[in-house]
Amino acid sequence: MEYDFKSIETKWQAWWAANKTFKSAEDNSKPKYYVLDMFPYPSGAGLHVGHPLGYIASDIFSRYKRLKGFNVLHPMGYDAFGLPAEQYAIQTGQHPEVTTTNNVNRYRQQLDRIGFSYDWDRELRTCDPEYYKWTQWAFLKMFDSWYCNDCNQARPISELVARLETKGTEGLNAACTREIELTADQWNAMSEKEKSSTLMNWRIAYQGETSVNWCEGLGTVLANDEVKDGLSVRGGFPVEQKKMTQWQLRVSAYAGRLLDSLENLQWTDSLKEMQRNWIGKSSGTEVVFNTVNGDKEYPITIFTTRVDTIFGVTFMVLAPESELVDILTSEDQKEAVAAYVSEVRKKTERERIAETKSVTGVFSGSYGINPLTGEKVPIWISEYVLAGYGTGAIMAVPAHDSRDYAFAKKFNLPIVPIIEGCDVSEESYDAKEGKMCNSGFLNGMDVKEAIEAAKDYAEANGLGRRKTNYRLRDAIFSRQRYWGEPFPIYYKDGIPTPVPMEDLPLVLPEIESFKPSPDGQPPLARAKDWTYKGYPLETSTMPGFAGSSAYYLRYMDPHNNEALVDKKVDEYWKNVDLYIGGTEHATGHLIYSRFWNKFLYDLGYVCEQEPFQKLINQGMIQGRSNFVYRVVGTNTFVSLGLKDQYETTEIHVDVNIVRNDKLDLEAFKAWRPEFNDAEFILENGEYVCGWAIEKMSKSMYNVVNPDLICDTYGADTLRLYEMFLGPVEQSKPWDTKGIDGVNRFLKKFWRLFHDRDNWIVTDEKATAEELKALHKLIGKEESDILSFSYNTTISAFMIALNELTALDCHKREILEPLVILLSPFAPHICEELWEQLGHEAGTISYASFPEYKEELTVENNCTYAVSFNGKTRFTVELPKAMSKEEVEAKVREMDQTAKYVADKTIVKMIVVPGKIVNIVIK
RNA sequence: GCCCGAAUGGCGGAAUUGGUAGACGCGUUGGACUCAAAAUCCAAUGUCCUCAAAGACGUGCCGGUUCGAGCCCGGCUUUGGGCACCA
Repeated sequence: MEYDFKSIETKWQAWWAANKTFKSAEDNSKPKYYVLDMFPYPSGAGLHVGHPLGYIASDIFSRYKRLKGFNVLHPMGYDAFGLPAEQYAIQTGQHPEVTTTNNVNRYRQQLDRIGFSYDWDRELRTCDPEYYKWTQWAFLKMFDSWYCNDCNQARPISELVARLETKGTEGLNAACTREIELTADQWNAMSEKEKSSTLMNWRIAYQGETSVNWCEGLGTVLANDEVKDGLSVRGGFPVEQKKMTQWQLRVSAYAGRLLDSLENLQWTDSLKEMQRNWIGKSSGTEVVFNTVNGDKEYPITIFTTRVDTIFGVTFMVLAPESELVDILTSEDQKEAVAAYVSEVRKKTERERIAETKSVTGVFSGSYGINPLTGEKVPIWISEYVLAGYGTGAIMAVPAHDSRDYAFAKKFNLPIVPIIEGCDVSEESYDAKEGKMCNSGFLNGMDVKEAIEAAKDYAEANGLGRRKTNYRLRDAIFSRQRYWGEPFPIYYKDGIPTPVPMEDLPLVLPEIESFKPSPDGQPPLARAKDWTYKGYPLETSTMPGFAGSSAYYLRYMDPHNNEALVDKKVDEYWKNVDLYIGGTEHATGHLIYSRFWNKFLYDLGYVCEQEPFQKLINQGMIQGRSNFVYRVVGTNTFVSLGLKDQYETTEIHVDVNIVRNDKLDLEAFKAWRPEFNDAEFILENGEYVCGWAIEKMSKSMYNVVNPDLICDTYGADTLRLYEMFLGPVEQSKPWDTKGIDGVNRFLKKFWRLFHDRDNWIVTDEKATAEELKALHKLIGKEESDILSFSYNTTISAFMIALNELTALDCHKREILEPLVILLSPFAPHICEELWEQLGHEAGTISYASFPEYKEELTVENNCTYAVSFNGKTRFTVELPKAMSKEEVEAKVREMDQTAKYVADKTIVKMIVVPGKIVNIVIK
């Protein structure tokens, strides 16, 4: 009987679905394990062979954990809100929901063919009102919370209000947009509207004016992680800075905790490092400089990490967007400053980046007073200082900061070195090394010492205070788009008011066109009757990351109508044990999710501080493109080896009509009409194509569809091959030609059980040799599975198979364990063989393997094997039978003569004292 | 510019973490079976020199530590990724 993967795979996929084999429920008798894939955005192009890489790895792990007796939660769903469906809707008028449903169905079909062990009863889509009800719920919770820096957690806004009513802001230590001082009387005297807008200063989900990334091409604002190099990540449209009032999430309140708790996560160091950089903690000092504009004085605060260089300050700089600009611009500089500020404002983000090297700025006309020296220094305005970081104002020390240096050179400002012996004639000396000079009481100190001393001095003398700043900004949460979650907010007399929880979900309304309205309002402004109780509803929608921030919680309890997740259920599943997905979410989803989870934790809705314990980043599968070479001006194509003899143009050719780099000539002619009459110059009767590793994409004609692989080789082969390509975490090119190897492996595996026509498994007792082959494999799988070295595990299977084939072993005692071991990797064939072995379907488990211990026969024949680190390295003939101690002594003794022994005897006798780990007597 | 990571045959990749480099697979070559092909099986396959045996050289480059380095240290080169005026 031949290995008929088609009928086997169809049979078992149907069986799993019918029997709900992978349905999971809370079960206190078993340990839980939660394996999660980053859910996909269902794009119109469908899956290519690169997408399932991570899914296969996580599926293997899930199935392995099940074998080991864990209660595994392994769900899948779709991140279904998003731009492409909306863009498509704008072009074609087709409702994004229709597009999305079609794409989801296509994805599901493709996924089902690969034999994943998902619990599909838990499937969710972020665009489903039953799902986004809980996204809206979480938003309202954030709206209804503030962040207390003293207790380091989110608290109900009602507490803050009560406090303001009695004490005002006295003693309040809260995360805020700007420091405000209010007495209780002032607060109580405010109108409802004033109170509402004042509270925005503290709410975790708040509305506020801020400089945003505005993308004209998409007609919406974007978060920082959605912009790269001044262009939108989706679509690649230019992005500019614009001041707008937007909903925001006070992620920055959590910066410290997000940074600190990275420590305990089992994530790769590089990913943690990326998050650390994105959070960007820096400890410095805020120093107050008094300023003089004509005869007016105004104290301003600057932030610096190098107070020690304060004696080297020769000027100060304000960000053009800073509020201080208006205050500090002198009469005679007004015009110049206004011109500069408006010029800066006109630039797009991309232009600003492109012009990083050019230095611009304008003098404000006022001066600052150095609080330590009393010296008067000019205050400039320049775009190299950012309004959004620190206080938007800096003290400039050109001698020891390269940016200040460039500025000083350009505008001819003085440069005063304050570290002994440094040369600042060509560039600044930024290193924190050397001895201080020209610096009053700091003179003679080492720089590192001086930093601390200067901080202490500033604090002791009331000139400033220590301050930790983070680069992490609040997340802009509004999008001027249709296909997203509506905000459950209406405007009652202009006051943003939450739609009550019991009226959630607030369902996205139907509209006729998905474009922004003619007056520039978001598409929702077109909706008829987009009101709540007669009041207008918010017209922007939530961003992509809203729906993906807590989906892992919803999977635990996807049909619960009363809560995002039931408390008991949450306590059972806790958090995700293993999360697999791409590294591209490092500074987006993976930050937002951690923030979201911590917020819910603060409010007591979830029991774990962190959402994802262990994280694996699967590498990208690159495409392997093929080329043909057309002789210029003809329709003749020349084979790779001969192309240098002609002038040719390189043309991408569909990899699906190329096998082993040999072109299928007939298929090529049929591929496109213009090649119908193509002629070929062959080498050795074949047309050899060129190749290159490129991104897998339609335009390169190098996309390989997993469906095709499933048709030709089967899902088990696809699964094995994807894993065999290399380590899961590494990027590697897809080349279909290697797939025959693993396909052959499965065929051979089948042949251990089946002859041409017969079932050939016997009940004979296994030999020691056979047991050894099996146990090598068991050991390998055990040690590899946690490190995701599935490629080497599969190699071990191939080795075991070769050994067993050579031994002509068809014994149940060996083969049954083999089926169990292989089942996570190639589940279909294993289920089939398991049933043929006489077991009930769906009962594969890691129960019992025949025992095997390598027997050591201690012989008195004086041959010893010396091993390092547990492995036998060589054998050595010694004069007589010895005790272990005597052998050790002898080996040590030989060590001293090792160099001479090496060449003469049968051993490479190189042993270092202390390096002998153990000696095995054979 | 700054911060991570990588570099091993014709190709994808192994190497017990300092101990026989190139496992396993692909490809290639030769052979068996076949009228033939496919499939399958067997053998060879890092490079050089050789009829062969033997030998020499080999983990991006230069140097170092060590009895011993793909692995550790110093200095480069190339390449992938992240950040980019964050004071």
